[in-house]
Amino acid sequence: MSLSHALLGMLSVRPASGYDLMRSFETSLANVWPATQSQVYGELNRLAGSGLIKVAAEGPRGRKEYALTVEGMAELRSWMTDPTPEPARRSAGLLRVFFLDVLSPEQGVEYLARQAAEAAGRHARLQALSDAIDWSGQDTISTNGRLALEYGLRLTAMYEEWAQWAAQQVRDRTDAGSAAS
Amino acid sequence: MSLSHALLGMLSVRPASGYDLMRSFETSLANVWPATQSQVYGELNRLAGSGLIKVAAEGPRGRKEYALTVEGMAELRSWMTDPTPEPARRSAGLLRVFFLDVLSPEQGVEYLARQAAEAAGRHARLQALSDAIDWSGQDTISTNGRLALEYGLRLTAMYEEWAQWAAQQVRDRTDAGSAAS
DNA sequence: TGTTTCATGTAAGACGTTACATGATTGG
DNA sequence: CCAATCATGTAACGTCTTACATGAAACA
Repeated sequence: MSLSHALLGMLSVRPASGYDLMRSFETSLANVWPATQSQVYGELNRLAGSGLIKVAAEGPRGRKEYALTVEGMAELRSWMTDPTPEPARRSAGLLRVFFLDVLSPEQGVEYLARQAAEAAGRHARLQALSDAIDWSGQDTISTNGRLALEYGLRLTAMYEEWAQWAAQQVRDRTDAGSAAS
Repeated sequence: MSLSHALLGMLSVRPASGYDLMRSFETSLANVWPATQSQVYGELNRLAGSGLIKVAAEGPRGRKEYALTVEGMAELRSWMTDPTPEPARRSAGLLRVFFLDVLSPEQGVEYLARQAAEAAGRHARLQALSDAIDWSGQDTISTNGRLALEYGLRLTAMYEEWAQWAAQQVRDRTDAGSAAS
């Protein structure tokens, strides 16, 4: 259950309320571990119940500011140093590739070209994000966030290239087929 | 819900039983859409209930061979041509990068180096799979599977390179820090 | 005073995993 | 006859999404 570790990680930087944490999930963390408001509040209560975090301060409007406990920090460290194997990823985009033959070759090429275009869009969005962030500060989380962002940039660039290559493969296949007939 | 579409896609190639389909999910499809036995049988019953597939033949041991119906084929085509946006991906591996500073620089480098090694291992596994498969046949599903496999090869290669780069970033950062002090 | 933002929660349902459970058929 | 394989199913549990629900404080 990594949502809990995302919360522990965030709280290791500084104490925060559920509302504060939500904003992290909407912005920086959204790209590596999206979470909804329901989930965050529920998980915070569970973590507090198991003693990994505690309410360090209360504010207006029922605001509860949570902080890591010693046990929570230990749990976070152990998750960092003893990673469990990641579950296999699901990709509907790739799944469609398996069944590309239910479409005409033209539609298949169109599908792959669209995948390439969407990847390019995601790449541009990440590039814009990278440009918008002030990297001059020594904020530890943004320094590391930059490493993750670089991953995203490489992934989207790779995906675009692959989709273009795959589209070309389908075109070549079609040409060979029609030439042989 | 793409599990249903994975099943529809498989059945578009040829009729099959739940047991047959399971084997597909254990081998080729495992890399793009893992599914368990429970899920497959449950989903087949649901698809039959909604009329997208039907029992085309029965065999020994209660074997039920399913085939696509016209409605099922239509649903499959519509899923292929009108892709819905993919939900954002979760990555515990990347999430840890955000919190790398709870570890010592040495541990951080070690973590990233291990990520690189694991990616290299996955790459080798896929390469072995690629070598093992007989690509000479004109089987439509394996021809397309090759496109997906190429994606996996590129992804794992990219991930390894990125992790090595990130490890170097952490090293450089540490050096700069100690030089400045 | 009214709107926005801050702030927290509950409930229903979809999807996925793990474990449990059962039995027929084939092949040695 | 025994073991492996074929073949299907149920139940419990955890996670995630969507929608609903409530109210206090800040600000114009």
